[in-house]
Amino acid sequence: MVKNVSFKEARDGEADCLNCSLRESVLFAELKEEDFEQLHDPIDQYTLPAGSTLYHAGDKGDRMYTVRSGTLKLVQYLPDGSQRIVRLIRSTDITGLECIVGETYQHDAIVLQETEVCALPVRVVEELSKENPALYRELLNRWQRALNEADAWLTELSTGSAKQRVARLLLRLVRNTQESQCNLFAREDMGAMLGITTETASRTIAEFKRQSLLVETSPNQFLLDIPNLHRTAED
Amino acid sequence: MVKNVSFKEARDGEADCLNCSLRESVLFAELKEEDFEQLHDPIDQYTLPAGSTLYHAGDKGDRMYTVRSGTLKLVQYLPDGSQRIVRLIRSTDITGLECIVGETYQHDAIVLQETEVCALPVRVVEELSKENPALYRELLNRWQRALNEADAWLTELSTGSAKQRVARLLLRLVRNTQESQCNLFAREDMGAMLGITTETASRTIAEFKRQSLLVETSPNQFLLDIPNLHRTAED
DNA sequence: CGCGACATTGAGTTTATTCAAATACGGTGG
DNA sequence: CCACCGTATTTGAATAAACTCAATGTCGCG
Repeated sequence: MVKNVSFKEARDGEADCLNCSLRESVLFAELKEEDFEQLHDPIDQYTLPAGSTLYHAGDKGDRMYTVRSGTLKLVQYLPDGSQRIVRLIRSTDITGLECIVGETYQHDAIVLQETEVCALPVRVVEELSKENPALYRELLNRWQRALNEADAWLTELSTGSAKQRVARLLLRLVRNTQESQCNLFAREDMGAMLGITTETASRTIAEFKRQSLLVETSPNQFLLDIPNLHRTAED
Repeated sequence: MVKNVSFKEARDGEADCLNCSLRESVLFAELKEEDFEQLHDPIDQYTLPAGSTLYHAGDKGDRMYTVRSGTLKLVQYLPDGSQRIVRLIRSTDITGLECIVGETYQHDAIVLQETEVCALPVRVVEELSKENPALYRELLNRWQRALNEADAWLTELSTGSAKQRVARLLLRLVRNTQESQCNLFAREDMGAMLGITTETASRTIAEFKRQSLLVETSPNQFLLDIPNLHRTAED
């Protein structure tokens, strides 16, 4: 377990949304220059180290977050203390949307790989979306995207044998990328994503390596044999 | 397998939204009388028999549905043809929200118990929500509710042993009700909800009956021993 | 009554889990 | 630079759980 770093201390500064390098893929994609002038409250930007927590389940937050780079896991806990990872949040994703409907955060959001986020105060998003049907629309889109993702995790990652689940997870990690390269998560996290034990995750990855479905090109960089992984994912 | 009934033929007539008996729990809860006057397109109402299909995954729909009574399952299929039920839709729930963001339906929506729905054309909802922040807000709420439900299915219903999952499903069926009575689904559907086989679902229910965690008071009416089911759900 | 659909049960097999041990890895301090 | 420590991963062996395939039982309906 890595120590928790308070991310308040990690504030990097104010974001320049108008000239944001991710502008076209971000919540504010459709805003015009004059809209940004309404942004009196500055958008803060943070860099969070692996192992730190962006927010906790149950917290009453007033900010949602756009991820500029890195990876977060959204975790829920069962009464017996076991954890389940319900989603991954990656570059250009938004997390913490729920606070716009007044709910507390529904998960622990924990950094897996060093992550840069922009914090968007609910108040700012609400004001802007009042005037901007496009932003409103984009909010709905984001919600639907999260829902599709949740359904896919259930259908693809929590159904079938351990081998199938691991294969599907790996394939999912390289979708929408040219590279068939990716780095893997700790086996414990894999287990928590797939609803299997750490040992089973480890055994499965080890077997994939032996079958060359997976080749470690450099430390924690894996090249995937996508066609054969597809085969493994289906039967 | 029950034959599919085209629900076009089942149209019961026009709904009277203003005087709807479910008014306070429904998407249109916050609308005022004058808003309803803008409703030039009538809201159609249908009754669907068990086994019929409300919509199919991939269809480009222009209507979402409020469920007045009954139960639907939302089903997704894996490439190998196996099915997974990702959510249940019950009284006062809305399904098919995704068509408001222009997506095709993401699931097959299949009736488990005779169901009454009102069909809300996207165009109507869009127009009303333009003028009504409350309706807009309610839409976001509904989306978030679906997302919470999806996460809960992953955390509660797809994690742990078969016994735990079945127990959690049963408990979920009587939440928000006074009665600790419920009727059960076909074992095959239970399996598809929990990510287990039909036989395992059957064996587990049979065992619960023997342990009196479950008593059949009348055909397919079961009385639950909630405290002991809670115990079973946790260890 | 008999058919068909569904539910239950059984036996054998496979798969995943548990618990324990051994190994690799990264980082720290001597 | 190396020894050492803690942590994560891998592997092993025994056990338990779930799956498969087949048979039997049950219920409702024509």
